[in-house]
Amino acid sequence: MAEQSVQLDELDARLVELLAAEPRIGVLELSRRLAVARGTVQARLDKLTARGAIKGFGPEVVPAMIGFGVMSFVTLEISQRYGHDAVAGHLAEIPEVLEAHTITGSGDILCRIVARSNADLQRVIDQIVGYEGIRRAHTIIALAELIPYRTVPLTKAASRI
Amino acid sequence: MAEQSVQLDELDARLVELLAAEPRIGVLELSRRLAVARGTVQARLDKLTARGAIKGFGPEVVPAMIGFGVMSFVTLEISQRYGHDAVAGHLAEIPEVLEAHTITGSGDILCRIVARSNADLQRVIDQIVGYEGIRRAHTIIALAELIPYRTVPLTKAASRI
DNA sequence: TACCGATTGCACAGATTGACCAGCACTTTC
DNA sequence: GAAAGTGCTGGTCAATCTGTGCAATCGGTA
Repeated sequence: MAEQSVQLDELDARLVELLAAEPRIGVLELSRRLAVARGTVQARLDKLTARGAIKGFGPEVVPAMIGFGVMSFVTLEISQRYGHDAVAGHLAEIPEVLEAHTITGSGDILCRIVARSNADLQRVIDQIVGYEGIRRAHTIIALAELIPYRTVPLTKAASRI
Repeated sequence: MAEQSVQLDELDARLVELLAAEPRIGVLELSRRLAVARGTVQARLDKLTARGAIKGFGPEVVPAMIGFGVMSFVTLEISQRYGHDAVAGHLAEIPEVLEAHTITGSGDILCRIVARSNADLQRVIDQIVGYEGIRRAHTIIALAELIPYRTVPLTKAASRI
């Protein structure tokens, strides 16, 4: 499924956990907290990023806090003769589309979109459906965030083999 | 909707974009690239994080690369007499549940879960459905990632007012 | 005109980084 | 059993960056 998946050990998991909790602490401080040599922390981080287990350390922008308070999941049904890629290209041009996946089941594509308001959501959906290759959209609005996106528990689970 | 949303300007957007592209470059280098004073970059970053527009700079772990190559979206239907919170508590204990939202429409909760394989996905779903408050689960498997999660385009859009 | 927030340019001490190196313990290979 | 390879440790070094404070400047506003 993945190109090459990495087997994490307990130190990797603690490293990621600590880094997730306090991202700006730096390699030296990490080595102190984990009670290992600085070189070890550097080596581990290099390994994790080189193998792709850690994609990056980008700033996590919260859409709700920059004016996009409405989040929704939209299932798209596409015309088969338009490829997924063409539709993906169309979706990629819309900034409110945060991610998109092809899926099993009754739809073809599931995407996450945000908007400034419910009225604004309509505008975005119109923009999405305006493309020929998309036959119809089915919209689900997210009301409350029960569990914010997280990967730390998963990391711990992965390190326990 | 949000507590207080921040109005970004063009400099904020460029800052976030640059930081997303090269997260490890540091404040000084940022100020050089953006052709502004270092203090300005620091002030902007402080403002963005203080107001909550930037949640953090945590390591972005890629589940697929640590052994969880299967991703899916699961819609849950819950028994009304069990509150959402109780169910959320149950879900929170399962590391494979990466996020969860209450939603409009035919389901009550939408969550994103990952697993090591399709067979493993069954195990996770069984674990989810094992809880009394959950009546049934409807699973959609994500096949391909057309657009990976992104916020930079949104940031740019937000800065153009 | 006077005020205010934002930005600039500058300086300082202290801390961190990247790059090394030798030593040690452990595992695999010959 | 010996040799080679790997990963971790603890240390050094110069170069760089950070956090902080300050005075001056700028643009918009009361």
